Amino acid sequence: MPNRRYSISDLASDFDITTRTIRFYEEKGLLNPERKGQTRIYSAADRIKLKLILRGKRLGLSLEDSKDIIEMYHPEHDNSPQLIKLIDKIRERRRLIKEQLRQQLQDLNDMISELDQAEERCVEALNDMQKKPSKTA
Amino acid sequence: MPNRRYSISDLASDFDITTRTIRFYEEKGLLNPERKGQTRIYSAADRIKLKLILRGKRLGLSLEDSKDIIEMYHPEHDNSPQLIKLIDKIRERRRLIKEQLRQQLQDLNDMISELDQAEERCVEALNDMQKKPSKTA
DNA sequence: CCCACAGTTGACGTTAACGTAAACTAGAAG
DNA sequence: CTTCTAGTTTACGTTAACGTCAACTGTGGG
Repeated sequence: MPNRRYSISDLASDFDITTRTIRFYEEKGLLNPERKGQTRIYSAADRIKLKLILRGKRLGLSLEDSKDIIEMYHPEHDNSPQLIKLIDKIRERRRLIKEQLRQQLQDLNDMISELDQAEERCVEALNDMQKKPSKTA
Repeated sequence: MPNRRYSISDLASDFDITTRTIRFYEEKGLLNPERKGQTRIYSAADRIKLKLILRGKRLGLSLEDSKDIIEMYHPEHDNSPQLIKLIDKIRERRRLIKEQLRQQLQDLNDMISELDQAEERCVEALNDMQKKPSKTA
């Protein structure tokens, strides 16, 4: 059932963040939960938005970026010029993400292979020390 | 020739950062260039360290993390307990990086496929509008 | 000598993304 | 009723990673 409701602390514990963080995202315009009185009530859609935000964070996106992306998922623009602009934004965003992916993949592989080499040097140094006893021996 | 020397502005322009940034890294203990008088002189090794720092940044590492990693590349520890600890640190770091790689790959692929879907929805909406003329027409 | 230019230190400013604390309210439990 | 538990708003604090600015030094050119 996709019409489930969540309290703020439900979401907080689900995603292992604090309620302060969730309110902060709202303050920045990334979330707009319903209110029952003054208490926030979150929908399944809100939950997904939060997921998008956190994923964006892992990828190094700013909250502004995530806000942009979230807005791409529910086009309230029912006229074609807006839609065309949105499509362009989506394509541009995808381009950025792909480029970032390429760069990060290379960086990560480089770093791993350099760590491999560093380890190897250490192991060799260790072997050398065991053959030739140290001067303190 | 690996014994080239660089001025601070050489490196700054090479890596497209400011001299302030380079001095800041030194302040944080990530770099220790020679001095001629009070002027900083950078070696090829310093250049590589800087490269490591900037790559770390792209991967979302903190300067502290990068400092750690840099220290893995020149073990001044010539006794085996230190070396063994260092090897452990290297392996742990590699584990972290690999996990990060896995997560980022998944995040990026998810995000790209969702952007694809969002684009598709937009295009469909656009087509619908062209078939049925809008109410303002 | 004067100037421009590259370099230096030191101090304060800035931004993002929250943390922390205070002071309050509303509802359930004993 | 009191107490506890979530929730709320408002406001100030914090950290990382630099930016900006001021005041100074050293060096080569004309």
